[in-house]
Formats: sequence, structure tokens, C-alpha cells
Amino acid sequence: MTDAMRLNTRNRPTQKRSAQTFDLILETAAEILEEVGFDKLNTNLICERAGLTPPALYRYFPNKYAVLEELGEQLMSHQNQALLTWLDNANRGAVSIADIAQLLRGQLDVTRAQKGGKWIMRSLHSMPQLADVRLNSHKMMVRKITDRQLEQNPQADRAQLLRRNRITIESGYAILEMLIDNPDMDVDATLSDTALMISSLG
Amino acid sequence: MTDAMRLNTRNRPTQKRSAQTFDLILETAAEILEEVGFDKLNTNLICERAGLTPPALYRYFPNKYAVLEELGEQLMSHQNQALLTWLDNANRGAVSIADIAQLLRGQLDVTRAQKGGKWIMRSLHSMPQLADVRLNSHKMMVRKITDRQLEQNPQADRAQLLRRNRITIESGYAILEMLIDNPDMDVDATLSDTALMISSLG
DNA sequence: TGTACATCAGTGAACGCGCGTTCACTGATGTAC
DNA sequence: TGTACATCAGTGAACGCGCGTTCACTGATGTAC
Repeated sequence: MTDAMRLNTRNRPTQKRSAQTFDLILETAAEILEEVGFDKLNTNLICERAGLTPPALYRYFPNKYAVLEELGEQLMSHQNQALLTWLDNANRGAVSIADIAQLLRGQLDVTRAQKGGKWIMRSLHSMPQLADVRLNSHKMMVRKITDRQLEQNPQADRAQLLRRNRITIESGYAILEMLIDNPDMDVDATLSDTALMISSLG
Repeated sequence: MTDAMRLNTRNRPTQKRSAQTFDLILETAAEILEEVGFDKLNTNLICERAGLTPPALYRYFPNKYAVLEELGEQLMSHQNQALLTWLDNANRGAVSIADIAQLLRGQLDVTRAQKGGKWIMRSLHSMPQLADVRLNSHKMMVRKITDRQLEQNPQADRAQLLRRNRITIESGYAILEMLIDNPDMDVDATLSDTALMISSLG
């Protein structure tokens, strides 16, 4: 978080008050995304809802993309955290289909828990300014999973593992986006089918 | 195409001249997407590049999203066409992994051939105004593939087939987007791995 | 086959407004002695 | 422990410009007799 802030923000908050303002801006932006979606999000609206004036926002964020970028980093960070927990817990030995379904479920929960998560994911997908956030996060996930596999099977083909994990990560998040966009789908069945599919490349 | 035009456009072209203008607007918009991306696309720029004045555009498109929507329908229509060709040709019997890889390759080629295809796909993903275009196209693909499977195996579980085909379609396009975004990846290996993965749900 | 009229296609110019962003300033917080 | 000063945090108000969109008009195409 501190690293992200250093990169993406103008001034890092130094006092308690400013840290609160910083968080308030992000929280408000997420709320707006949740309520009215990406199109209607703008800096004036964020400030109005947060009870701030625009220059307060520009003290911390050089432009409006930086706000989205920070939200994106937050979401990615939560997702990464959930992955790490999963890696640490369940699967020292062989990874079952149920394990993968559980991982997917964890990622879904984390994304749903994030206010505006749906829009943040979409922005990460479609805005060039944010593409790297997503890319870096996924690359890290691929590397972590590949490393684990190589630990357990050192003579595996590393390039193939990397490529296949990339495919499964990308597919997995596409399915999560689909589930988030279509609340009427059968989540459990979809996740276990997806886990089955993914496991075929393991 | 005519149906799409009736829905999304203000006036349908009646004379040859106006049909040319209609196509010119779409062509120019696609070119701009290809060159400078989605952010910089705007109606004034389209008109300027096409050698038209704005009211000419607004004669055919009620707003700028309609232009994108039309491009989206075009791309989806090409993709659907490629799917239908594939369904008609290769796989009257069992579908091999190579068959699926070939289908993916066909979809990739069609998308690459479309000017601005990368941005059109992203827009279809991220803009609520266009979400339905993508959704309907994918639903139709899922239905077509499911029907074919039921022809060959009438006692299969229809709901499961629908769900699994939805998953594979969604995953497949996610991988195609990934390939389009990352030109350095090994296309053949990625497509055949993806085909392998997808076939595990067949 | 030519002319008169209706409709279609496109122009020139500008409007207006949303929204990102900034200027000049006031109030709040921390710190040195 | 209180006061003086520096820095930090936020305000009020507006600017300016990009861009979607429209108004009033002219030129081009088709059609009836």
C-alpha cells in the first residue's frame, strides 16, 4: 500500500487527518462506482459526496486515473492475499478440483466484498492506464503458482507451466467477471465446472 | 446487418451515396481505434478524418455509442460466421482438441482482421451500452454448440451443457483477448493448451 | 425527354455543458525555544 | 508550558476546453407528368 501510494499519488498523507481524507476519497469513489457505474464517476462528484472540495483531492491524486489505479491496486492486493492464504493452507500435496474451486470462491468473495469491485475489474481490463496493474498482479500469481508446482515436481517444463498457468488465471478471472455480471447463474456449479476445466491443465 | 442498422441507427441509408457515408463513418472510427485507441475516439475526430461535418454523422447515428455498437455487431457477426463455418465443416463426429484449436484460431484471425478489433472487444466488455451485443452473440454461440452436442448425444444434461459451454466460450475469448494484447506470446502453443483445457469440459 | 418539385444528403458554424484542473487564499496541526 | 512560526490540509470560486450535439441552411438525387 505505501509503495503504491508513493507511485500513484501526489502527496503521501503525513497527518492522521490527511490519511482519513485519502481513504475517504477512495471509499467514496468506490461507493459511486457501486451505485452509478463507471461512466458517471468524476472528480467533482467524488468531492461533493465526500464533503470535500476538488483541490483536496488533487492534493493526493494527480488525476482521476490515479484514484482508479489505487482502487485497482487495493483489489489486486486483496486477491493476491487470498491466493497466498490458499497456497499456504490447503495444498502441500496434490491439488484437487475442490481445492481449485475453493480458490476461485475465495477470489470471488474478495472481489464481491470490494465496493465497486465489478467496475474496478472492468476498468483494469479496459483502460490502458490501468492495464499494468492487472498485468503485474496476474504475473505475480502465475509466478507463485508455478514456483509451487516446480517445488513439487522439479523436472517439469517451466515454460509450459508458466503458459498454462497464465491461461488458467486469465480464464478464471473471466469466469469470475461473468459470475459477477450475471447474478442469476449457479455459482457453485459454475465454479466447480471451472475448477474441473482448470485442473485439466495442472 | 440491416436489422442491426434498423435498431442502432437513426436513418437507414437509402441512396448509394449515403450507404457509402455510413460505411465511411464506421471505417474511419475503426481506423481511429486502431491508431489511437478508445480514449481519443470522438465524433468530431471521426468526422474530420472522414471529411464530413458532424451533422452528417448524426444523420445516421443517434449518438457516438451507436457507432461503437455497430462496429461491435459487425465483429460479433464475423465471429458468429466463423463459428458457423466451423460447425458445418469439421466435426460431424467427435470433436478433437485440434478441432477446437482450429476454431480458436479462426476466431482470433477474424478479430485481428477487424480494424480496431482489440478496442471493439474491450468496449463490448466494459461499456454497459454494449454489453448486450456481446452477451447476445455469446448466448447464440452457446446455443448453437449445445444443439450440436445434443444432436449427437440426445440424453445429455442440457443445463450442464449450456453452463459448460458458456464457461468455455467466456474463457476462450478471454484467452483471445490476452493473445491480442500480448503479441509476444506463443500463439500456437497457447491455443492448443486452451483447446486442451476446453475439451476437458466437452 | 425535359422540367418542376419533393425528398434526401451534407455543410458551416456554433452552442453549451460537463468535468478535469488550478489560483489565491484561510484554517489546522505540529515544532522549536 | 506557552507562544511564534513553519508547514500541512483544505476552501471558494472559477476557468477553459474538449466534445457531443443542434440550428438554419445549401446542394444533390430521385420522381411525376
